[in-house]
Amino acid sequence: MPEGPSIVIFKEAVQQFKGKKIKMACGNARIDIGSFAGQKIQDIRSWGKQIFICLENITIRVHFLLFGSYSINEQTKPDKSRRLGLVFSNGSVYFYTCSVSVIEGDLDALYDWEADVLSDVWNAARARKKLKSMPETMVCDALLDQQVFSGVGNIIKNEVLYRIRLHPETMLGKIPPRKITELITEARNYSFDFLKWKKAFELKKHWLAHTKKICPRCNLPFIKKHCGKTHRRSFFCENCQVKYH
DNA sequence: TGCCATGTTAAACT
DNA sequence: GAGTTTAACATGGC
Repeated sequence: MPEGPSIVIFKEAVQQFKGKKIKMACGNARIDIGSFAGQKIQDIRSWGKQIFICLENITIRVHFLLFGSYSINEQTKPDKSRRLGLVFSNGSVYFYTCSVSVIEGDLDALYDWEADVLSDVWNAARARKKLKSMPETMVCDALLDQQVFSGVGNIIKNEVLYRIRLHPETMLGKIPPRKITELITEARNYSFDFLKWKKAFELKKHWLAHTKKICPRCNLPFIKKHCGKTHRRSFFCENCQVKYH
């Protein structure tokens, strides 16, 4: 569940608790859960792949990593993987196998909200500037850079590169400006498509490259390779996806 | 059964 | 110290 759009779906699902008081808090996350009960939820926000539950004085940050999951308004069994549970008068939310931490201070000062590809304040020009400053970075690594494209994960990476016909191992500095524009545009566009399809439970159906063996455009086999410094799986077509030199 | 993955951090290296 | 590699975390699908 961990890419940005999945977090947006979660955020929307828990807005019902905004303004509500925490009746009971539990879990085995190594934070001071004891102080949560009685506090009112000020806001619930997301930035990329993480969710923020803003209390009166501190903010709880949850990152689902690779295996995290949650349940909303469901009975849950006692569970070693239960990191945090918050119970309200109108329901509950439980977080499993995820990273939970407490943040003090102003969230706006800590994160570049304009870097979130799914945010209303997404700033394409700013992303372009960041990309320009890292010409020696492969585009497959750049897409996964949360400081540039917060919320983009490996699926979105592969699908965006396939859509714009760009080879994952292309160095940013070698990519023509128009192609950079496409890259930035599609990183956001595909994220919204991902969101739409995920909500309809039909995300996988729309994958053109990720985990695929044959290129739907030319029917040649995809290359599967762990690319770049991030060593994440890339699925690409050497025939259709250009590597600029 | 064993391997692998929509992710990140920190320790251990060179 | 910088940059890179490896380990750790821990669940579920194939």
